[in-house]
Amino acid sequence: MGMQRKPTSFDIAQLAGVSQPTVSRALRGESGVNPATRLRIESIAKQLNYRVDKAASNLRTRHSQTLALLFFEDPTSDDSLINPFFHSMLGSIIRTCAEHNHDLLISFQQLSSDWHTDYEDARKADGLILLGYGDFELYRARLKALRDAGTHFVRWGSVLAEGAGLTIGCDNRGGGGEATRHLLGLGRKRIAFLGTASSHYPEFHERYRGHAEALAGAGLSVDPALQIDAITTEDSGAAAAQALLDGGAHFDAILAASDLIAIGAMRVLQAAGKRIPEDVSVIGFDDIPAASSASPPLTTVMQDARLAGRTLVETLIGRIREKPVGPALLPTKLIVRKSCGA
Amino acid sequence: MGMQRKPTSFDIAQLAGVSQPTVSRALRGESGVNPATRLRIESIAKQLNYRVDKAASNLRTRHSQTLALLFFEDPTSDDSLINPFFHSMLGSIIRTCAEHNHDLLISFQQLSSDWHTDYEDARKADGLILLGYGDFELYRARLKALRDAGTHFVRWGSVLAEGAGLTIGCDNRGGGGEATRHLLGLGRKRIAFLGTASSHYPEFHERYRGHAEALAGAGLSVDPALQIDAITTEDSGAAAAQALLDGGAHFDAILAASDLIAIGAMRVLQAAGKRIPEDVSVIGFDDIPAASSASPPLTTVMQDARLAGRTLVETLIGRIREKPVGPALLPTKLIVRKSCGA
DNA sequence: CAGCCGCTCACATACGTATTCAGGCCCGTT
DNA sequence: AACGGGCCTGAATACGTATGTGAGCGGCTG
Repeated sequence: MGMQRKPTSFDIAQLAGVSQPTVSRALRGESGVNPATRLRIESIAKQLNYRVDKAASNLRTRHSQTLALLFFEDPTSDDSLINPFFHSMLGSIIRTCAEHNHDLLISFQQLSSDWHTDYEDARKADGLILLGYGDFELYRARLKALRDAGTHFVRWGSVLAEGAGLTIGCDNRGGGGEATRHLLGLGRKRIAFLGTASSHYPEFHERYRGHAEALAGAGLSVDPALQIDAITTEDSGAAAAQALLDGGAHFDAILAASDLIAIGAMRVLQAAGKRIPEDVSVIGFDDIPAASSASPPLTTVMQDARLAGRTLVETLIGRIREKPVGPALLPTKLIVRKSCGA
Repeated sequence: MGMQRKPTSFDIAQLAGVSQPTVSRALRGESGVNPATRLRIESIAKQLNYRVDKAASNLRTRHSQTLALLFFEDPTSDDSLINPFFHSMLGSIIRTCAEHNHDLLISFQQLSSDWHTDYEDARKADGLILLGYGDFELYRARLKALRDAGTHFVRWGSVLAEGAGLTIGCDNRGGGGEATRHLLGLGRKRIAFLGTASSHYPEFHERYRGHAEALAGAGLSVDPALQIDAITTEDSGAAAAQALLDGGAHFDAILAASDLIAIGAMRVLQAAGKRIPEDVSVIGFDDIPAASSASPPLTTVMQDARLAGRTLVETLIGRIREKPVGPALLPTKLIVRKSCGA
């Protein structure tokens, strides 16, 4: 009744009247096994509910068929919160891993030293998926360490100056530009940008660049009073909008560097009596689920989370298998909703 | 340089002038190792950036210091969406695992046969955390299989009739009752319940029970016309609200079995010209992030996601270590916001 | 001085699989 | 009939760690 030893390939072998290596070969689908033998082995294995021992298999083959997903969270957020966009990617990452018969380990990056190298050094995973940045300088140092160690990894984000690692990201610059051109097309001329333009937040920086270039393309330039720092939280977006109002500069549109920022900003603007979109058009970035149910529903630059997750996983697996894979710049798409009427 | 063989405990041993077992004992902190020797070994290990090979260690010790998180998603949702409440738990689960030096594997339940037993049978994980139900009959069958196999697992949800497994859940019945009593206290008498009352959705069933009991406690009874089925999606909530309106029954309050249902319902009600909370008071369940930023902000029965995640993990680890652990019923808390004014 | 004990350590081994190598069989060819 | 070549299988071994067992050594007791 149950609690006995788990069956091993030796047990199967004995019952099938063959040797252990034959069992291994048969169950792994290797060619060169007599079909009748294979059938017999498979049948017995199924009957005993046999599973290959992953630990033994990993030890022997020297790889684990496992990927590790590492979140680098902003250290200021003591919370368990993860960027909602990452949430959307997560499902896709999990599914794609399953499709490719890989397991997925998941973890936050700990503050502790060099823990990030553990996964591959300890042979827990064959490769790493890096999401987020956390502290930017630390992040870059860790990237360098990973490269030096020859670890396989992919990262979600913008290509960094030093070109470190296999980068998958969406076309932040293009998306920012498209959003701003859309606002210009609606006749808006005083467009505020809510989100850090610093290169320490590479995606935001790229979005800002696209924004600025679009303005320039229309013969306009960025008014420094209309660029307010914010990070990806609602509260930060609210604070930025408040600062914008307090600053007293005139504005008729907002491009937020993320949906959360936009949602926080809309709340403050509405509380201050601004009508959206009549007085202020608002566009966000990401297209998280909350965007479509905001009031008014938020126009936003969509990143295809499903494609993103799939691309990350498949690129990493390709990399592990030494196939020729490269970075990818995924397209964005402007989703027009009511927050940005004429 | 990098690409050479990873150091093993033998390498450390040779450099330290001791045997491999001594290295193993020293690094594992076992007593009975000369302090000087231990220090020497630790220093060399650090210098070589040595990590214990997890595969070998797992094979030898017969456990993996790894937990597996299995989502049973509603099979009808082809999407990568996960219940937002689970998202909130996820962070807490990850952190708690890390605190206890455990890794976390994560997966959706595949449709394929008995894949759920793989994790322990294949010795990938020492225990399982089960979230969600998917198809209820299938779920119960799998629970039974896990029990029969002697697998260690905990589940999030309501205690099932057959008492299968170590269950961690919140006090759904109490929470449902508190919400309804709050509405009654506001003078509402025609309270609709949006959410399946079927026992195939155990949490919803419990919430409904609490609701019905509270009504009974006030001398009222449930009007069947005011109970509309819905599952945890905004669209389903919207459809339920529409059905309620179409049904023509009078109602002055809604208790939704989840926040997503409530948010979807509010959208439809407002579109139909109902004022919230003046015409209809609305209460949700869960307190997902979107609840506080809904318009109007949603009154809801909070489940403490952080505590939930922590309790799941710690109970499971206790179980694995054969410590005396039991099921837990976590408290809920009514969070009053504007959707439920006087 | 014999005997004993506690402290450190080395030797040997097991965990369950995947893979290399070699051998046996059967068939067809010359 | 001898030989070569496929096809299938078994014997042996390595992966890197953790642990049971026993040995050497010094100090202490009687």
